[in-house]
Order: sequence, then structure tokens, then C-alpha cells
Amino acid sequence: MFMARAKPSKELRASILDEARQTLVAEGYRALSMRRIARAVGCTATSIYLHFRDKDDLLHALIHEGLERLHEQLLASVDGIEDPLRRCQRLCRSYLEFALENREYYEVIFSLHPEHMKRYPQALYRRARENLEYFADALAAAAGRAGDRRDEDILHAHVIWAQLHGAVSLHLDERLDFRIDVLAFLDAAVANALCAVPHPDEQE
Amino acid sequence: MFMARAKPSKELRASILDEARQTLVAEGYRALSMRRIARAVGCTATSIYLHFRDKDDLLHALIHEGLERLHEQLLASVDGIEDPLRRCQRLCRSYLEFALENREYYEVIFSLHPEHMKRYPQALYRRARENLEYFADALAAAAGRAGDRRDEDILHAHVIWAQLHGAVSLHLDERLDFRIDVLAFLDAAVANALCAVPHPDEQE
DNA sequence: TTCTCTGACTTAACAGTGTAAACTTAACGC
DNA sequence: GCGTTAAGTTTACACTGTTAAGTCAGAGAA
Repeated sequence: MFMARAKPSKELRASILDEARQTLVAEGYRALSMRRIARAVGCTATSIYLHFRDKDDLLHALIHEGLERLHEQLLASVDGIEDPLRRCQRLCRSYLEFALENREYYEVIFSLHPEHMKRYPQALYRRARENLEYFADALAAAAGRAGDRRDEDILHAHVIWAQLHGAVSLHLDERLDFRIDVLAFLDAAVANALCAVPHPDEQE
Repeated sequence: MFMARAKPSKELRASILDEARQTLVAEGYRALSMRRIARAVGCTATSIYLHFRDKDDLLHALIHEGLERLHEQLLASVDGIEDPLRRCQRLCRSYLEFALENREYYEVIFSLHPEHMKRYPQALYRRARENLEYFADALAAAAGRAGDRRDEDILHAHVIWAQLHGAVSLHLDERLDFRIDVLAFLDAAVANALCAVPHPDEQE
């Protein structure tokens, strides 16, 4: 019979990805199973393997999407802002926002580690690296070395990222003491993350 | 027949726990399955349920152990040290050490989140809370308020924890850029974590 | 038209998971 | 010896990711 479900190939792939994203966002990573996606999209579980090597591959497609969105959001957040310190603050805020507003995405991107990650080299995380370099640029500028990004800036960017990621993770995993006010905590985390970034009037 | 495997009850429970810990440390959380533990310990998978409500319960027993060890290690690390800032530094170092030397433990304790965590209220994480309060005490002392721990100290301790946890997580999950030197990164993370802790000679 | 081939998809199956219910069996008190 | 109880086992269910083999429509060539 003629397929009432999804037209050939490319469209099925897109449907699978759509459905996966949707249930990921709605019900979290744990609810994502091949059979479930297949059921929702109207094909069998094994058909998915015609379009994705395995579950990790599918997951990586979602991760890729998520990283892309995060990247755009970060870029947008500092659009038109000149002051380097303010740029750093905006980037931090924007990162936190992304994590809080897309927590399931965030978990898949930064907390989950796919079983066979080796197979997907850092190529997929190009965007993540670019984000860090972008941040490092702002740090170089804040240090009065605009355009001259050094290794120390990359390192510094990683440290700041670690602070943000740690704060987000503790919050999302509900590991914070119940007495802690989350917003105050995140504010403090950003402040602490940027504590080594010089203010505009105190560049060396 | 007379059991050649493990004597009644309590000893089986202990064996299960031993085996679980061992394969956790040796092969990581993903290798931990009820049937596998059972096989190694010489009973059936369902027997485990006589001693632990479910897999999460077993996991929580391990988490409890791990937290206990971390707690002791932290206490030991500052034994005999007076200077508050140095105490903070030691605590940070000790935390990192624990994470690096017991990475599988660390993951289970702080990164994994058991499916039904709700059922195990923060009681189990008492030690974690105590650790933070302990740290907060050092912070209060560093601020020249020894013995007068305030909410801001607890908050500050959480922020520092977030920095350390973030750094450790990024490293353990191999998310750091390949150009980053891990030890330098961890050093920088500690430095950044403690950037708001006043030096001995500049107490307010 | 018929034949073959190809690509997309399905069916059936494997080996594994956590877990509940029902069954067995050894030990103990009476 | 009897009944009870606790400790373990067997069996089964409903899942999981994944592979190998089978189906079957459509295109191109003879």
C-alpha cells in the first residue's frame, strides 16, 4: 500500500529528529527510547537505524542542534555591547538562561555522556569550542588586549565555564541545600566566575 | 545442600555491597547491573531485593559510603591547620583529589542522579551538608568572624563548591579543550573559587 | 512487458535491563 | 512432628538497544 505515514527517507529522518527533540524536551532524556520514538513517528524502531547509526548518533544530532541554539543565543546576547566586562556578564547570564530554559537540552549536551563518545570526535563540539574562544576574546579585551587572545584567556574562559556549569548542574540536579535561594546563588556564581575580570577603569 | 556461597542474610548484604563497590570502582557505574552483581556474589538477582529495596537503594548505600569517605578525607586535610585561607585551600585541594582518585565514586555521588531520588530525602546527603557547613565555617573565620557562620557563608560555600564541581565534571567527562593542561586548569579553578576569600592580612 | 536491481522499510530475534509474584526450603519454637 | 517464618530461587513481564534476514514498491534496462 502507499505509505500513509511519512514520505521517503529524508522526511522520515526529519520526523524522527522532530519527535526525539519533542519528547526530549517534554519528558527528558530518560524517556527517549528508540521504540517510543518509532511509535510516535509511525515507523518501527529498526527504521531509525537507516537514518542514524545508533542511538548515540541520534543523540548527537540533538546535541548538535542544541549547541547551535546556544551559540546563537550567546552571540545575540552581546550584540551591540562594547564594554568587555559587560559582554562577559551578558555571556554568563545568557548561558544560565539557556540552561534554565532548556534544561533537558542542557543535560543532554553537557551532563550526559553518550556511551560511545569516542566515535564522535571534538568536531561535533566545534561550536562549544567556538563559544569558549568567543568568551576568551572578551576576556582579552577586558584585559586591555582586544584582538590579542592568548592561551591564558582560553584557560580563564574554561574556569569561568566550569563555575557556570557547576552552578547549573548543582541546581538542575537539585543538589543545592534547601535553604539556598537559587537566584541569589546563580548571581553569586556569576559574580565569582568573573571576579578576576578587570573593571573597565582598572585595566593594567 | 549447605550453602557454599555466603552465610545468612547480613553477610549476603555485605557481599553484595562489596561486589557492587568493587565493580563500580573497576568498571564504572554503567557496568553495574543487578544480575551481574548477583552472579559475582553467587546468588540470584532477585535476592538482592531482599536486602535493598531496589537498585537505587543499593546505589544510595554506595553513595553514603562515598560521602563518608569524602567527609573524612576533608576533615583530615585541614587537621592542624589554623589559617582560614589555607584551610579553604586545603579543603578545595582535598575535594579535587577525592574526585580524581575516586572518579567512579564521584560520578555516582555527584553526577548521577538516581531515578527515584525523591524517595531519599536530603537525610542521606547530611554529610554533604555538613561538608558545606564546615567549609562555611572556614569562610566565616577568613572573614574575621570565626565561630559566627552566617547565611552568606553558606551561600559562598555553595558557590565555591559549584566551581570545584564544575571543574571536576568538565574534566572527568572529558569536555575540556584538548589544548588545556588539566593541572593548570584545576589550579586556576581553585584560585578562582577562592578569589573572594580575604587573605589573612586584609580582614575587614 | 518482463527482469533485475536497489533502497526503504518491517519482522523476528538476541542479549540484556530492573523488578514483582509465586514457589521452595531450611531453621526454629512448641 | 507441626506450623511458622525468613531467605532464596524460579519464572515471568515489560522494557531496552541492536542485528540479520525478509518484504516489497519503484526505476532502469532488455
